[in-house]
Amino acid sequence: MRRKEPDSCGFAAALQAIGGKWKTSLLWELHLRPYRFAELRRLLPGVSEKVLTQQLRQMEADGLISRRAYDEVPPRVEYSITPLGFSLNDAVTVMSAWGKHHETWKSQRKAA
Amino acid sequence: MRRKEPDSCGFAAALQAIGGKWKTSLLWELHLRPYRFAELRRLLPGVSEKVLTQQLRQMEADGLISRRAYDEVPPRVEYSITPLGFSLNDAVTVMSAWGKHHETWKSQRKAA
DNA sequence: AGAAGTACGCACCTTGAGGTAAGCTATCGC
DNA sequence: GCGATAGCTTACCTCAAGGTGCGTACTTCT
Repeated sequence: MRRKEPDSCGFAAALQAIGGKWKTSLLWELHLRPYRFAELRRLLPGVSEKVLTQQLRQMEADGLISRRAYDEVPPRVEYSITPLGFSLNDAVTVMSAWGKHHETWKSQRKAA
Repeated sequence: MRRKEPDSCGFAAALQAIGGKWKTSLLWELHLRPYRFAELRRLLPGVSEKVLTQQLRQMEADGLISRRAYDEVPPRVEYSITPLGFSLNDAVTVMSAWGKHHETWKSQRKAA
């Protein structure tokens, strides 16, 4: 989606934070427990390393998740959810419920 | 956003329905009262006629709004919200509230 | 006669998110 | 020495959403 103008409405801001292709999945996984970079990569089959880094960085900038790098060799990085991320997850859940509702509605219409 | 895979989660389905650039605004306006095509065009400065038609059609196909064409000259078409569209508007409002919350959070962080 | 309004359809172009492939630093196993 | 692993970065390419502009059938206003 392409939203630059603040759009008066806060929905645009929310989409800005969650609008990436993998962000909802990341939020969901991290809401269960912290994960390392390579673990997340394995959890989301099909994501490229570039985009994964990108979206994790954006979510960190938005305060949804936090990143801890351990100065070791080989490198180790852990991502975990923040309280703000947790609250977004709740909002997403509401939308998700509507999505399910909508899907059943669609299949019912199809049957008719 | 580009989501083709159903993604197991219903959030993708919801985004599919509301993901267009103008759909949230359309939903909001139509939740107040029905409008004609040209009225909507005036309400959303910057939207092109092509895209407006496109998004209205998609929302109609998703059952969010209904279209009534009067066989008059000059042509007259009225768009109004459906109960399903109304329920989506509620879900959007939740996300929107989070968006506002997030914006205040961001400005607070900036101040620090 | 000419302009403007109504509700579109069609052809073309731009733009940015996401995908692909390679490289990089350093260590461990064979 | 060769490859694998970890967590990235960089350069390039693709593709669909959205924007631009024109055409249309008919009428009413000036």
